This record gives sequence, C-alpha cells and structure tokens, in this order.
Amino acid sequence: MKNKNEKTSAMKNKILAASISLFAQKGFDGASVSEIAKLAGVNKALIYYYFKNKNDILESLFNDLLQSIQQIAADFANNRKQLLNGSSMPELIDGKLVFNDAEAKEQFIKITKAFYETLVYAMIEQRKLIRILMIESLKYNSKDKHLFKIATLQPDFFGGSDMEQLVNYLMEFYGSKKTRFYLFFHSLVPVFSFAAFYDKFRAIYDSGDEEMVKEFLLVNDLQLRSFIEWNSRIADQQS
Amino acid sequence: MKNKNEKTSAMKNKILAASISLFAQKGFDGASVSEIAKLAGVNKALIYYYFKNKNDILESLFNDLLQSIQQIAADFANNRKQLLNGSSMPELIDGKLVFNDAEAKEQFIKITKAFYETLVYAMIEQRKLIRILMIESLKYNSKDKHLFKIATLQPDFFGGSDMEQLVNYLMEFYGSKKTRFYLFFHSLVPVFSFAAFYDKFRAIYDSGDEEMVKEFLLVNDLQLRSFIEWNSRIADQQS
Amino acid sequence: MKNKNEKTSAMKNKILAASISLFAQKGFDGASVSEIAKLAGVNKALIYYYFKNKNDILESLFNDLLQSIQQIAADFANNRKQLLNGSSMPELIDGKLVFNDAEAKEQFIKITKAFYETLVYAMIEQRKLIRILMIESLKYNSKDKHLFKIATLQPDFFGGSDMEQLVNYLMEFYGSKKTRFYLFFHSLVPVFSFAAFYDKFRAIYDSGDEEMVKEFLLVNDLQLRSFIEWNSRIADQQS
Amino acid sequence: MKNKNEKTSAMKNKILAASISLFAQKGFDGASVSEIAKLAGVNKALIYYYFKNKNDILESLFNDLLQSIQQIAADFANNRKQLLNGSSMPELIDGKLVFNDAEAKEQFIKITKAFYETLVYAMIEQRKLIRILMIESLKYNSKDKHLFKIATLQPDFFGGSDMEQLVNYLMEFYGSKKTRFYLFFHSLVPVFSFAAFYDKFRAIYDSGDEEMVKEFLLVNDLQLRSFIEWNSRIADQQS
DNA sequence: AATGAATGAGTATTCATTCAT
DNA sequence: AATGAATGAATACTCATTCAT
Repeated sequence: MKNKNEKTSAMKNKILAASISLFAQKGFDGASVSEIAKLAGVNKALIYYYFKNKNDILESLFNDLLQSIQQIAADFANNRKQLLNGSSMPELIDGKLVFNDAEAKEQFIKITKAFYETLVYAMIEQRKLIRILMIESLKYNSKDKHLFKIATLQPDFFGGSDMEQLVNYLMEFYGSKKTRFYLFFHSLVPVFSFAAFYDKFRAIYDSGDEEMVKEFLLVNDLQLRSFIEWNSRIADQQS
Repeated sequence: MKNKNEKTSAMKNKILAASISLFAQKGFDGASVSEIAKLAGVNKALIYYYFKNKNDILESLFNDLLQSIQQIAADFANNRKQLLNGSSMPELIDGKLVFNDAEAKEQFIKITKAFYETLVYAMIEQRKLIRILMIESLKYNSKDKHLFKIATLQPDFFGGSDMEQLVNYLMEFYGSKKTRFYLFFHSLVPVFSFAAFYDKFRAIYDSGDEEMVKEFLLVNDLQLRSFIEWNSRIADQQS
Repeated sequence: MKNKNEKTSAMKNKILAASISLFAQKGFDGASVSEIAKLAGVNKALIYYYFKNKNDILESLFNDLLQSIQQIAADFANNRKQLLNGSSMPELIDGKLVFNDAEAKEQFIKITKAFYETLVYAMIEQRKLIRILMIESLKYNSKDKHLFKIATLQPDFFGGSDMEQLVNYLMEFYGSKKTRFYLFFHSLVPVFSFAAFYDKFRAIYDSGDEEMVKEFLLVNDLQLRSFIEWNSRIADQQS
Repeated sequence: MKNKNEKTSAMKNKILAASISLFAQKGFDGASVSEIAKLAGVNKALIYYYFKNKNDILESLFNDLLQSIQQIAADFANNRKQLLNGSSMPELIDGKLVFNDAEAKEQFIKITKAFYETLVYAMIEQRKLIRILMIESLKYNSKDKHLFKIATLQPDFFGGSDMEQLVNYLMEFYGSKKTRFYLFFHSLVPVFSFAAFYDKFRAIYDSGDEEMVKEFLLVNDLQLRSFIEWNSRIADQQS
C-alpha cells in the first residue's frame, strides 16, 4: 500500500475542505480554527497536527491552487502543437506581435481562446479558492505574493516540462512593462473577479450557469482582438 | 446650525481615518477597535460614543463612499448638456444603442470617456475605501450589498437631482441582463480592481503614477469601442 | 485626591498578591493566568489591562523586590554613621581588610551583623518572592538576571543616596573575583536559601519562628569571623 | 539475564537524557513531553511506553540521583576504616563531639573533608539533576520530598551495607534539631547551590573549573572548623 | 465629550495522554 | 518495541463592548 502520499489522510482533506468553505464565506480572519474543526468534524488539535498554524492552512491551499494552474498551463503547452497544426506562432519584434499572414493570426486567436476557456472553467471550479486569494491579496500588508506569482508567470512556476519554448516566449513578451500591466488588469483580474464573484452574481441576478460563462467568454473574445490591436499600437509607440 | 454636521467633530474624523487605514491594511476582521483607537489617538470608549459598534464604522465609511460616487454621477449629469452640445444621445431599441449618425456615436464615446476618466480619478483617490469594499464584498456571507448597490445604480442612489432623465435612461439600458452582466464584469470590476490594486501594483512593478492611469484609460477607450460593437451583436441575437 | 499613583489601584495589587502566592507554590510555569485571576477575584482580561503579558507580572514583582533590597541597603547606609560612632572602617589594601585596632574590628563585625540581621528579617518577610526568584534563576535558559543583579550590587542599584562612599568601598572590595565568589555562594545563597526554604523547613522540622532565625544569625556570626580569617588568608596569597 | 535491567534500553536512556537537559533548562513545567521526544529523537508515544506519565520521568531521575548519592555514602563508609587507621571517631555526648585527643580531631576533619570533596565532585557531575531537584523542591506545594530525604539521611536511604554503624552514629548526631538545621542550611544547601549555580556562575564570572572548586572546598574547610567550634558552643547551651 | 477600568466570550495554540496498529 | 493519528482540556492572550465618572 504505497498510496500513503496519495490519500493525504482523509482527515487532512476534510480540514482543507472545511477551511475553503469558511475562508470563502468569511475571509481568513473571519473564520476561526474552532469553526473549521467543527465543520470538518475533527478535533481542533488535529488541525495543529497537520498544519503548523492557521496561516499554514492558507499557504497549503494557495500552493494547491498554484499547482493546479501550473498544471493547466503545462497541459495546454503539451497540446499546443496539435492545435497549431501547421500554422506558426507570431514573431515577437520589440514586444510587437507580428503574424505571417491572416490565417496565422486567426490560429493564434483560436488557441489563445482555447487556453482562456480552459482557464476560465478551471477557475470557476476553484472559485472559492480564488475568492480567498483575492480577499487576502487585497489586504495591503499581506505578505502574500501568490496572486502576483500567478499574474507574472514566474519562471520557477514551470518545472522541467517541455513547454519551455512557450514560457520563454511569454517571458519575452511579458518583459514589456505595459504588457504585464495590460494582462494584469485586463486579463487576469477580470478572470479572477469573474470566478470570485460568480456565485454572488448568480444569486443576485439569477443567471444560469452556462449562459454566464458563454457571455463572459464571448466578451473575452472581443477583448482579445482589441488587445491585438492595442498591442500593435503600443509597439508602435515604443519604436 | 448646520455646521454641526459639517465638522462632524475632529475626533470622529480621526477615528474614521484610522479605520480606513487599518481596514485597508488588514481587512475589517483583521483590524481591532483597540488598534483603531491607538492609531487615531483617542480613547477606545470614545469610538463607542460615536459609533454603535465596530460594524457601524464600516457602514459609515461605505455610505460616504456611495455618496461620493453619487456626487460624481450627479455632477456629471448636470454638466452633460454642455458636453453634448447639440448632438443627441443614442436611442435604446430593445437594448440596442442606435445612433443618429457617426458624429452622434463619437459624441457618445467622448462623453462616456469623460465620465469614465472622472470616475477613475475619483476611485484612485478613494482607493483604500475601494479596497475595503472589495474585500468585504468578496466574502460570501457578507450581508453587505454596497458593491452591488453601486454596480446597479439603483434608483434610490440618486436623490432629487435633475439627472433623473439620465438615470431613467441608464435604468432602461441596464434592464437588459446581459448589459448588466457586461458592465459589472467588464467595466465596474476592472475600475474597482484598478483602484484596489493600484498601490500594490505600483510597489511591485514600480510604475509611475500618471503612466499607469493613462495606460488604463487608453485600454478602456478601446474597450468602450469594443463594447459598442458587442452591444450591436447581442442586440442582434436578442431580436 | 492626588493619590493616584499611591494606591496603584486595588485591583492591580490583588493581582500581584495572587501572583506571588501562586508562583511561590507552583513556580511561574506551573501557575496559570486563569488561576491568578480566580484567586485575585478579578476578570482574567483585567490582568492584561495592567500587565502586557504573564512575564510582565513576574518582572514587576522582581523589580519591587530589587527596590526593597535597595531600600534596605540605602537605609542602612544612612544610619551607618551612628553605628560607627567614632570607630573607623577598615582600610582595603589589595583586597585585604586592615583594621586600625581590635576595637575597630569588633565594630566592623557589629555593624556588618546589624546589616545582616536587617537583611535576613526583610528576606523572611519577602520569602515567597525570594522563592520565586530562586526557582526562576535556577532555570538555565532564564534570561533573568535579577538574582545576579542583587548578588553583585551593581552600581546602578544605588540611586543618588549619600551612601556612595559605602558603595564605592564595596565595589573595590567586590572587585576581587574570589571575594565575589565567596559572597555569592557563602553569604547571599545561604540567606536566600534560608528565606526560600523557611516555610518548608518549619513545616517539616516543626521549628519555632524566633528560634530558627536566631540560630541562623548565630551561625552567620561565626561565619563572618571565619570570613575575616579567610580574607586575610587569600589576601596573603594574592600578595 | 540481569543485563536486561542494566542496559535499560538505549531508547529509554535517550529519553532520560533529553529530560534532564530540558528540565534543567526550563524546569519541569516549562518543558513539554513533545520537546523531550523531539530532543531524544523518539516518538512521543514511546515515552508513555516507558513511563506512566510525565511526572514518572522526574521521579525516575530523582531516584537515580538518590541512589548515586547513597552509593557515594556507601563507598565512603566502606573505605573509612583505612582512612581512620588507628585513630578513633569522636564520641557523641549529648550531641557534643568529644575527641580523644588533638590528633583524633585532625583525623576527623581530614576524613570529613575527604567525604565532602567526593560529594562536591559528584554533585558537580550531576549538576543538571541537582538544579532540577532544587527548582522542584522550592515550589511549596511540590509533593516531592527528595531534597529532604537526602538532607535527613533517612534510614531507608541505606540498604543492607556494612555502613550501619556510621549511619547510626550520624542519626544520633542528627537527632539534635539544631544540628539538623545547621547541616541543612550551612552544609547541604551550599553544596547543592554550588552545583546548581555552577554553570551560571561560570558563564557570568568567567571562572576556571578547577579554581572554582578549590576555592569552594577551601571555604568549606574553614566552615568545618567553625562548625566544630559552634558544636561545642551549642552543646554547652544544651547542657 | 472624553476617559480609565472592567468584563464575558472568544482567539490561536499547546498540553499530556491514549489508541490502534 | 515503536509509531502516526487522534483527543479533551488547558494555555496565554485578545476581542468587542460597557460602565461609571
């Protein structure tokens, strides 16, 4: 029975699940360890058997989230080749995307959309965690850098996967302060906010699940095109 | 003696200022009444003289924020006529914006941008409060509805100002679920996030003040145009 | 009613008294803040109103003890003149006490005994605190230096009293490592131990109060004489 | 198979060693079972396999200490004859030591010093345990009687060794309340304190090992003589 | 208007100890 | 003999709030 690491202990998972629920409801500071224990149905002291303190629970959750996002990126990178099928990626010339031809541009949009879609669905699935991450990231003196770790796709984010080419590509791209800025406020923050406010919005506006997501993706499609246009503009300014 | 309300007592203002600082740093739950008293330089018990409990401080802050946003909207409404100078607003036909001519469209974009710019600068000025509002709004069981009050420009939001016409116009517009959705996730949330993450982003990416704001507004300009395009599309779908 | 500092608040004193009792019974770590509160008849939180943490109570007690010992030393110094009446103090020559004549020696012994007696009675009165001090000083990683502060009669121990002459005299005397050593293990430690074990010894051997003290002082008398003999010996070795 | 008791299991010894270190550093209450387990490098539950509870560890340590002191006394008793070689012990008449002649007195002093020296070196070796014993004995409600067991040389202290004669002799001697008192405060407590404060004193006064011990023994020599003088005095009073 | 003192309920965390294996 | 998991009760400390003045 080597599945010692695999099961991670049922109790520990119950603690993590309860923590997610409560942190998402009340924030990290608003939820108490006692509550978590009660909801998880475990003894309070057991929490300190598995985690060195309350903050360590949060850290553990965020690390899981980081890893799952890394996984999405890695999976996507590995499948990219077949998505591209023949077409080439745009060249990056001084931070400006240069496409070989119109078809290459459409192909680029298509695979970017595919990635975005995958990401959005994953974020929705993890929306409670996203909510927690946003709450804690907004506090100014939070030492937490998790949101920014994700936002900036730091190199250590990607292990030895064969997606190095893409990462290098993105890194060069992100190197432009303006691009990083754009992606943070106009791409990452909206996706995260969408996930974070998902339940609240649905409850208040009574939207159907599928409808909401489709709508969101449609807009992102438009925004992607507007980004490409913006990119050519700022690149022009830089040159 | 209306100046009683105006000065609101120096002590009370010190309490409010200290609360903003601490809530923005640590969130509502993370900041304690004792800390607030110490930072404000007042006796803890005095806080309970001015506010009925800790939550009442938050409520008071949010109401101030709401009012200041209302004021911006009202000021804008009052000045709108001279901005329009001759051109007419688009007609709303089944949620679709219909412009008389190209110039009317440009004029619409211009005054919308002007409003947006005013709003963004105001939000930056109040960024600590925005941060607090976002933190508290993200918590799922927060009874708070403030963010959504703002988001939906509810009628009670606007006192007896002469901007009724605009409000009615917007209301009709917002009536479309899809529009409301669009505006929430692609207009309001980005502006609020921009204000909320302003300091953090600046600290990490070392961006200059003016630069950041200009960049943000430029993108919003592009997005506004993409919204108009989107609007015509969804309107087509509805019909 | 300016006696604000004088009364130090009845509640605070109750807390201190309860702390002494419990620390003396169970040691610092063995006594809990809850117990102290219960014994003192005050709310637990009030303890943290007056003291910043549990350790601060101990610190406060030790400082009081230090001050009371300082007071004894100061009082004695101020009265010394009339005790000496005519006779002179011995000279210190290379750490060796040199007396003018036999009478001067007896006089020295007499006033030293008088000081010792005063000290012993004071220590008995404060025996609980002495017990606490010894317990905590014995722990090796105790950051506490209180016992050694007392033991070494550090200069800052004596304020601006007119006993400077005596202090300087003692300091010169203490300068000898061997003397400091002698006084620590053969003078201070026995007095402190006597006070610390006073109650236990009485309970087990059923000794009368007065009898015990007299006996102890008699032995100290003999030891003082043996010290003087020892002093002349070690001084001889040093020369 | 008596070597079962002898080796006592390596694990058990590791636990005992760790306990000594930690109790000596922080006192019994200040050290936790978890810490002990960690320092010993064993599983916490194993401690409860070897000891019935935390207190049982302490009890076990104290019993070892008692036994080792007994051993010193027994060894000494067994070697006494050859030390005496010819001279006789003093007679005890009404608690007063009566010597046959001057040489007998010197011989008594010599063998007493020899015993003392052996004891002091043994105590220094066991100084951590002594420290623990003193800390716990000082607490007033400690049920522990170990220090007093040692102090009073209770009969059950000595098994069936051939030292019965000496023990009986001492018992008669100790019978005098005043003697018992003298020995406790002026002989036992200083030796124990010397061992207990040994490390602290060395650290603060930066004394060399050998130097300190020699100095201490020299003083004890003087005190022994002063004790004999004192003994003749009190004996006079009793008669 | 402003404060020092006081409180009950709660916080995170650690404790000694036990149990199943 | 040895361990990982589990627990109930306690720990030091803080909280929001109140009260008398």
